[in-house]
Order: sequence, then C-alpha cells, then structure tokens
Amino acid sequence: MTTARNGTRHTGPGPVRLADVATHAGVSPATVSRVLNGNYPVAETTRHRVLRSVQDLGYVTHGPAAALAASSSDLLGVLVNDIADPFFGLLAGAVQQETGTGPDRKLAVVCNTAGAPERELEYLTLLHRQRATAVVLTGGTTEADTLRTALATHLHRLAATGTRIVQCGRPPLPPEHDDDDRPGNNARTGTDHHHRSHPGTGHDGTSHDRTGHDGTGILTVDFAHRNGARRLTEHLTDLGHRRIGCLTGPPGRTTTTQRLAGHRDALTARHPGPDPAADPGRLTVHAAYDRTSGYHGTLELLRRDPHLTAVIAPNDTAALGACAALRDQGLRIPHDVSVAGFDDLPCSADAWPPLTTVRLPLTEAGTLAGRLALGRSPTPPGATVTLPTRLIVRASTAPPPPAHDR
Amino acid sequence: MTTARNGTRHTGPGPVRLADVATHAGVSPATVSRVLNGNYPVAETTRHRVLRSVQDLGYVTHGPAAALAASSSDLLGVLVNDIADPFFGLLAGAVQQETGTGPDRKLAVVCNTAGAPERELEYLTLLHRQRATAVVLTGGTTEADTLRTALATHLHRLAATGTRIVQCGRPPLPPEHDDDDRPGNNARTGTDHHHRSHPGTGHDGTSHDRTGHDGTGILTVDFAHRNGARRLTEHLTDLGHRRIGCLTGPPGRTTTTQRLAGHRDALTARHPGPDPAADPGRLTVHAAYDRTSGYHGTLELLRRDPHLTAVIAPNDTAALGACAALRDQGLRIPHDVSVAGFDDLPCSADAWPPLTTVRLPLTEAGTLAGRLALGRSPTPPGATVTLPTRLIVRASTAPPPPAHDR
DNA sequence: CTGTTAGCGCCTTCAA
DNA sequence: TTGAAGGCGCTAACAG
Repeated sequence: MTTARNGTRHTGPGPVRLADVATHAGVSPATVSRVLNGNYPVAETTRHRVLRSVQDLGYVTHGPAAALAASSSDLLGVLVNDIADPFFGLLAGAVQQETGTGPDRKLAVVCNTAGAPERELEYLTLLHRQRATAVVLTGGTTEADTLRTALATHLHRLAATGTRIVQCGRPPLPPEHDDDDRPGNNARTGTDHHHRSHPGTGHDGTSHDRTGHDGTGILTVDFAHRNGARRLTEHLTDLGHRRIGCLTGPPGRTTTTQRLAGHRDALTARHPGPDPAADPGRLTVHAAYDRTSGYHGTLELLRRDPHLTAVIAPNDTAALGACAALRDQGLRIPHDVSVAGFDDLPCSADAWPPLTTVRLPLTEAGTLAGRLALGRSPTPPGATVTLPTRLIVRASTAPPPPAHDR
Repeated sequence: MTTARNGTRHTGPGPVRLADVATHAGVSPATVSRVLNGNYPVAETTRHRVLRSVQDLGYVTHGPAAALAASSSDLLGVLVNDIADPFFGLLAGAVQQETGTGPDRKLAVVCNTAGAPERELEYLTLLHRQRATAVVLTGGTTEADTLRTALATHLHRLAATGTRIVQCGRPPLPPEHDDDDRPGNNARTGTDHHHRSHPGTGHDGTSHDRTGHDGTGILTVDFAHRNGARRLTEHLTDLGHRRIGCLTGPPGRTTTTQRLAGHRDALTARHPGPDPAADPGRLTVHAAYDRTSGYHGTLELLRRDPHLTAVIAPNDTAALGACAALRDQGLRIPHDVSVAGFDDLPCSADAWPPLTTVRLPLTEAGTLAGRLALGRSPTPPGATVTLPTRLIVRASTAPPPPAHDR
C-alpha cells in the first residue's frame, strides 16, 4: 500500500521529507519550513494544517540537511576528563540543564576524554565537523607545550569558524601567536608568506589566517584553585599542623600547578624562613583523582614522613582513599591525622568522618558556562570569570596530637 | 586580496570547502572525497598531495553536508538517568570507549535525562533529527503505561528509520502492537482502523506501519536484577536476619519492580507460610538513588521497625547514606544492623565498613551495548542478553545480634 | 585511477 | 501571506 513519495499517505519506514508534509498539507515546502522554524509569519489556519500533517506523518526534521542549508547546528559539546567522576557529572549536568531548555536550546552532548589531551583534540575535530554551536571544555588540562599549543590552535580555529568556546575549570588560553604556520605547511611550495596584513579590518588576503584576529571570544570560567588551596593549608597551619602531606594531581596539569601554588603560598606565609619550600616538596606526592590513588599516595606520604599530622588530597574521592589508608595504618582521623579534600561532592558531608574540603561551585560554574556558550550571558570583562572557592570545615580536620614520640 | 572561492589560496576564517582542497591539490572534488573517506582506490601520489592540501588549508569535513549526501551520520547517543551518578558514568564511559575507536568509530554523546521519561523522549527526537546511527538507553525506566507506550512508539519509529537501538539495564520493550495510531491521528478523518492483522507474520497492510515488521532489532542488555536481589536477601536470611528493611528505588520503575520481586522471591522461599509478603511490604520504603534518600529512607525504616537487623539499599550510594543514618541512631554496622547495596562502585570496597553489595557488570554491559549498537557483535538470540549479577560479600553484613531486648 | 554529473533535504532570498 | 527557484557542501553513481 505504499503510495508514491508524494502520495497523501506515507507508508512504512521510508523517510518522510519536508516535501511530503507540504503535499499532505497542500502547501509549499517553504511554508512548512516557516511553520516549523516559527521565524516567519504564517496564517493560523495554514499553521495548524501543517502541524497536523507533521503529526500525521510523523515527520522529524532532517538535522543534517537543515544544518547544511541554514549553516547552523544545534549541537553543543561538553568535554569532560572523566565521566565517571561526579565532579564532571555535576558540571556537565548543569551545562546540559542550562542549555537544554528554552527556545534556543541545544543538544548538549558530553564527550569523555579520559583526561588525554589527544582525545580532547579528537573530539574537538569531531565537533568541528558537526559545526557545533559551542564547545565547553571542563576540568584541568595539560601544560605540556606541544599539546597545549595544538589545543590552542585547534580552539582558535574552531572559534574562528563561529563556534563559541568556553573553558570551565582551567585557566584562560595563552594569547594566540600566529607567527608560524602549522607543521607540514608550505613544505611543497617552499614559499613563505608570513606577513600578516590589515590586522585592523580583520580581513586580509594572506595565508591560512584562522585566528580571527582580536580575541576570537574564547571564554573562561575558572575556579579560584590557588586561593582555595591556600585557605585550606592555612586552615591546617592555623590548627597547628606543620607536617602536612600533600597529595596533588598528576604533574603538568593546570589544576595541580594552581593548587600547589596555593599550598606553597600558605606555607611560605607561615614560614618566611630561608628555605620554606623544601618541606612541601618532600611531602608532595602526585596522585590521580580516584580513591585508590588517594590510598596509595597516602601510604607513600607516610613512608616519607611517618609523623605527618595532615593529608591534603586532590579531591574528595581521593581523600576518602587517604582516610582508608590512614585507618589501615592504625591512625585515627582526625585525632592522629587530619584529612581534607577538594570539590565538596554531595557525599563528602556524609563520609566518615565528614570531610573538610574546598568547595568548588560546580553547578554554578556549569550553568554559567552553559549561558556563556549560548550567548545568554554577556561576555565577562577579560573574557574570564573566576568563581570563588570556599573552605568547608568539617570533622576530618582538627589540631594535631600533642607532639609525643609517635 | 581575497581570492575567489576557487582561488588557490583560501583566506581568513571563512570556511574551507572540499572544493577548495580539490583546487589546491589540482584534482577533482570527488578525488578528495575518496581520499578522505578512504573507501576507494586512489594513487599514492595523489593521495599525499590531497592530504597535504587538507593540512595546508586546515580543512575539516562539513559533517552535516556529508551526512546529507551519504545519508548517514557518525553520531551515537547514550541516554543516562543521572550523569552525576558513577553508575551511569561507568556505563556511558564503557560505551564511549567501545564505540569511539576503530575505523567505524562514532561520536558517542551522552545525554542526561534526569530520570524523566519526557526528557528521554526529547533527546530521542533530537537524536532522531540528527539521524543518529544508534541510541543506547541506559538504566531503568518508567512502567507508567502512557509514557512507556510513547517511548516504545518513538523507539520503534526510530528503529524503523535505521537507527540501531540498544537498551541497557532495563527489560526488553513490550512487543509493538500497532493497533492504534498516534494521538491526534485520524482526528481529522474520523476513521478508525483498530484491527490488528497478521499477528504472526507481523506484517499487515494497514496505515502508518513504522514498525519495520518483525523485530526492528531493538536490542537489550539487561542485568539480572531480580536474581541479584534474591541472592542478596538470601544471604541476609542465611545469616539469620528476619527483619530486613528494604530501601528500593522510586515506585513504577523497572529496576525497582525487578529487585522487589527478587527480594520477595527469597523471602517467600524462606517463609512459605500463609502471609509471607506482609512483612516485606511493611518494611519496604521507596527512595531515590542518592545518599540523602538512603539516609532518610533508613530513618523511616527504623521508625517502622526499630528492631530491624538489616537494611538493603537500592545502590551503594544510598547504602552509605543508610550507614550514616544508622550510626547517627547509635547503631553499629554490622554489629547491630547489616547494610548492603547494589552496583559495587569502585568506592564501595573502600567504604567504611566495606560494603556488601550486588555487583552489576557495568563496564561489560557498556562495552557490549556499544558493540551491539555498532553492529560489531551479532544480534543475540531473542535480541536480549541478560548479564549476571554477583553478590559481593564484605564487612557490612554479619549475623544479627542475639535477640535481646534492644 | 580520475573527472563529471546529479542529487541528498532543507532554508531563503525573491517575486507574486 | 505564500510559492518558486537556487544553493548549502558533500557523496555516489556513471563515464572516461
């Protein structure tokens, strides 16, 4: 009973096209398009008729075709380092919640990079292919020069094509220097055209200019990691701690660096002596953000200084691992050793003992990032917003035990 | 100095098209396409020349255009109930890992439905628009008739357009009955065709047949929830527990129902008496899957029976909340009350005390779902795979205290 | 192996 | 308010 493509009834799994709806409704394709996109006046009667046809036929817009014709897409990418980590879940959820609603809502899709910058690049390419409206990159990132540069290049190119870029939880991108072409470029012709022309007008005839000149509008929502870390360490030193073990993220990552800086800020402020940084170095161990890493990292710290009285973990999850390790060594928390983390995940308050931690405003950050990605919020001054972090003091930190011969 | 679109040099942030690459490389667009898609023989020399041009120009395929022309897409949707829950993170991560690699890799995008079936429908539409290659729906779902039907309809329609559907963590879809049209349908004509025909062949000539006839190939990877729940309760009864509080998921959800069934299976097996189900009913409290719900649900259970000796939670997170509640009531775990959960998240082993739980093979399920979604694995018999669950006994369960007058 | 030629399904000027 | 016509950028037959 399959009527031809233009029959009144459309049958079977075959695709229903806009034209089918038009025929069914007895109008032109243009009208259907206008009804569907609602950005053009259409008579109420016609409107309803078209809508009913859409219903009857079960028509669903062909996204790619629409995107091609309108050169726009309703895709929004969210890149996360670890989708199994509630930190990113909360962040991504907030972005999705913000961007998935309203008339200009987008399909927020989250992509798991597993912390690998290469995967980040891959996904960026994929999203570029799709001509995503915006991309939100969350969490810390590498500081390795090559990768960082590659990423920056990619991002600027993306931004230049009109994709809005929002970084969330990492520092602003270094300013673009377009003094060199990509590797492999020019290799064939041997010609060099490195001149940049008409920088003001924003348009020139030179080669490969994908920078968009003056700020392409890559926005950043960062956390005050350094400040938070400083406060946390201060809290511990205020309590009287001197031997503070510091578990910190993988080396060469922005978050790690920022927090270590804050840690040292606090330490040097308390001990303005000749070599204040020697101690923190010895008592710093790199660990990943999972529980096991927290566990083993803590054991390593104890090996380095069996008398330490506090452990700072890179996040709450690792902090719980640290607690486990300490307990396994027969140490009580916080009686013998204090423990603190970062993030303030919902479960941290319920942990045993309730965790002292530095709260990162995850939901707020995600929401803001989403708003910026959609252009719902104005560009902040300096294209960067730094969200404050807050020290949440709970039962896992206390004054160190009196210095006896433990 | 902007050369025309076909000039050798392409300028500025403007889009670089396939044709530009072709011109630059001195070949035809078709050749470039062939090189890029690698599914057609091209001379090595030409290949390299083209590739270099791609590099030089920084060309990135226009996904929508490609999708339109090839009527295919490299998008794969993963729907999750709560992106902040590691349960889903692990699952989605596994899907992404599996599907993001290889020559036929896809852009796996995860969409957060927040457990609302309406959001699920929305995302389904969005993915339909994009003509996603496949959709993986994870976690339990509603049993409410209207929504379930709407979902089924949607899924069948999607499947009929060639999108592969894989359900993961929920029971198979009810068989499609096409005895009724979509709401709003026929409203105009007043005709009713409620006959269902050729039920065996699954094929009829009636209207709007979007089912794809015999199984459109909606695949299912489910967990043996019921069995797992039964084993867990048996474990508790074996230990001697009689008053077992059961926190279970929200009412009207597949997971909840399946697990309650298992729970009752075990109970009735032990007490084949006249009214074995009376007790489980009274000691069953619906709770969400978060820590707070576990906490409050446990308080409610204690209110109903202050002498209960065990609490089953709907997942590990809620179980930790249950632990907190019990402790706050001065009860020791497992000395006074045993606690158990579901999932076996990585952190459960590290919890205090280490949690007895029913392990769901999350990674395995995600990987399999991914493989099925890509057609990398053959369709299983019955289009359904049920993955076994395993009881992991740890320190949070123990025999109940001797029955004194607590 | 490579070029030429049609569309893919929709949006968007233009003209009516 | 509506219709007609062209093109978005790419792929997939077909020739050569």
